[in-house]
Amino acid sequence: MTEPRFSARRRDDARAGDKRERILRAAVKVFARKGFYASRVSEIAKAAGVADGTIYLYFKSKDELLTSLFEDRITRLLEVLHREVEAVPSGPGRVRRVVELQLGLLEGERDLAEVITVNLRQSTRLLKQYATKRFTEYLDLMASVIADAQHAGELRADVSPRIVARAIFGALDGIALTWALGNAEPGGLTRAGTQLADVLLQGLLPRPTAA
Amino acid sequence: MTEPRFSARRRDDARAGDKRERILRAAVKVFARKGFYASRVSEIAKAAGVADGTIYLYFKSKDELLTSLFEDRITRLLEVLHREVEAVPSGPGRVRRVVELQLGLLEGERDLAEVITVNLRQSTRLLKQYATKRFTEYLDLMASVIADAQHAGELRADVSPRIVARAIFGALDGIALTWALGNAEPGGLTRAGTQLADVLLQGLLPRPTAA
DNA sequence: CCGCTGTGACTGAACCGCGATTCAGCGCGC
DNA sequence: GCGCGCTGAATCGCGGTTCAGTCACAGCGG
Repeated sequence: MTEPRFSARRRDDARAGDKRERILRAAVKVFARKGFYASRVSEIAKAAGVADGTIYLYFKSKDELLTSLFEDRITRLLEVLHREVEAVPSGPGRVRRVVELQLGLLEGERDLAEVITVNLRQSTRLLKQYATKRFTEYLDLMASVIADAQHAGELRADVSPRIVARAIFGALDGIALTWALGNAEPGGLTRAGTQLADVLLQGLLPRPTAA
Repeated sequence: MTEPRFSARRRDDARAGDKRERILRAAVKVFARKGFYASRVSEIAKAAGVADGTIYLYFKSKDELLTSLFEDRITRLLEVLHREVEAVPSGPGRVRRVVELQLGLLEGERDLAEVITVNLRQSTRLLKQYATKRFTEYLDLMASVIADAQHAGELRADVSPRIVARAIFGALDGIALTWALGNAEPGGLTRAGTQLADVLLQGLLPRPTAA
């Protein structure tokens, strides 16, 4: 951990946002390793290079630290997804794009992948109250991509977009989970994403005659 | 162990196995509602109709209670899956069977569905140490079903059985999760299972010419 | 220039509530 | 009367949270 502890400038460098971000980064790392409940605030503080008390200058509680973490990171993910989806013309290509993009992003941030796939479910409260909003937003995005393509006759229309969206979310989550918990071999996620997209797209093709 | 379930199981009649099972059932219910960490041992005791201390006569700790719960229930699930899979001739039908069976079983036990999908990830320790074994067993089953069918030329062979197995596990998990957290409409899981199987099987068909 | 002081970010050891676990009994069946 | 299964209030350690200080610096007056 780069610790610019030396000499002056310290005060200027360590802007509020900087320290907040440092705490968030440390939290991702620690939560990923031990899970939310098994993580001690003092460990996060140590990992961030701040005192225990400092965390409470930026977050109201340990709970709120986790909440903020999700808010921050998932919002970021959703922004990217929205933007990228719109850059691809409507159709099956969008499904592929979402699948590959999402796994590609997580591939670069193993810890985050683990926090999202594992810790998102740590607190039932979090999952039921907070996450629902973001989660729904995510499913809506996915479902509308599918519904659009169905409308255009590019994907089979005899399956519920919402069910497919859930399945895709789950499949991505499951793949990310096993990857993060396993040896996390480089390129593994990307490769898996391509294969998953292959299967899904073939599976979603319009059927010649839907008997 | 399966013991006399009927008869007037009053306090006097409460055999050891019975009480253990009662505690497990209560634990499923409470864990499902509040999550492992937010659940108090005293709540489980109350729900089971026993004293707090009694739980420690059957389980070494709260942790071990959760572990035993998984051991017990997932072993049961795996047994059913193994048996059922063998009852279906090798091929795509097996994949459908596993998918539909699994969701069908969870449909009847919403609480258990929630515990498995959510609480399985509560404790990173549990997930990393204990679950790995059962989880691998599960993935192996699924992967071998797929690999067999690929061998027989009944499913496309250009995708990794293991990746597909993970994706299927994830898809099932995601569907069960959203179902359990949502309104859990009756028949919803079964319907979702059928559709998922449809898409998967079409997606896994051998491709005319794997260019 | 230099020292003095006010300011506020940061520190970290102590506090305190909580809840898993324990264990000294209790009572029922034999 | 004895023992076994059970009870549930008391214990005790843990760890999130607090808050009395510390420290670096800026501004200011001399």
